[in-house]
Amino acid sequence: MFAVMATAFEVLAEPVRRQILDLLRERPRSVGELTEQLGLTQPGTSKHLRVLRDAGLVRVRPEAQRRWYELCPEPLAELDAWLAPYRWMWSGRLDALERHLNTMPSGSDTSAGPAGHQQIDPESEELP
Amino acid sequence: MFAVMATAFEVLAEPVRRQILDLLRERPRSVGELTEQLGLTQPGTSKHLRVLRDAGLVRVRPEAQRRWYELCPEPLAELDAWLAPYRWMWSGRLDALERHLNTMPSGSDTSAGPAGHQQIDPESEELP
DNA sequence: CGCGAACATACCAACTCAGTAATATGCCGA
DNA sequence: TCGGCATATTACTGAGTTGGTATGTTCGCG
Repeated sequence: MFAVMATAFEVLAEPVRRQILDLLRERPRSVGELTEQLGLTQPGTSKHLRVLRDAGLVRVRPEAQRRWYELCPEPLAELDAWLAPYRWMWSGRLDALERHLNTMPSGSDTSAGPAGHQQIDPESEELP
Repeated sequence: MFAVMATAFEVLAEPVRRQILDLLRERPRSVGELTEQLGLTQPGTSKHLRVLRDAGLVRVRPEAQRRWYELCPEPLAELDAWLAPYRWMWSGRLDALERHLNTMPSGSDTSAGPAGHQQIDPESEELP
């Protein structure tokens, strides 16, 4: 019947839902507003919002027929907590200040977007 | 033919894959070792490792018949970058907010960034 | 009171994905 | 050279998800 409450990881695997959170980070929005921004149908938007609501990532505030959805970022702490033990690994060589800058918008590595392709061994497989 | 490289979000939506990374965080492991730890079949483990490899999250080092998988945490920076603008919201500690404010008052790095401003449409206002 | 706006839900088709079994490949030792 | 070990790949199946259309439901307004 009702799906078990999904983790923030599963919920955020969907790009559209991340986009919704990004939009709500700016300010609360109505369903119609989000629908237009996302380029989906209204029911599609409602369904994504339903998932986000079930995961506790957004909260709804009704006002007449309009529903204002606002961000509820606490479950994101789950993401952050899982990520914490890894964070030193890719920023470990930097001192604290640079490490912090690394987590913020800074133009040092904007070339390929956020974490594109690293120095993965190009041919880690044996060739015939 | 080749699936488009999945984002770290999509790859980590699977609990088993997060577990694999957690195991590899300790030390590199062989497929058989991971299979035993995860309680999966060997092909199942190999398929998850394949996904992780395609996403650049693990690297493989062959040694005879054995393949040693090791962590490759750089793509996790994508997660961290997306998370960054949200982090101050849930951490009730003012510590995070304080550091956040302390690192960007000069506005030197407000121009752009990997995760600073996503595709939020700035002129999204159309409410009559 | 009835109509329309705003939103939710139900239902449906297409797709993706995890798991398993069967099979293929490469490497070592006897 | 042959057999066995470690791993990869493929084919298949069943379950879950996404996005769309159609259909309610609630509320404000003329």
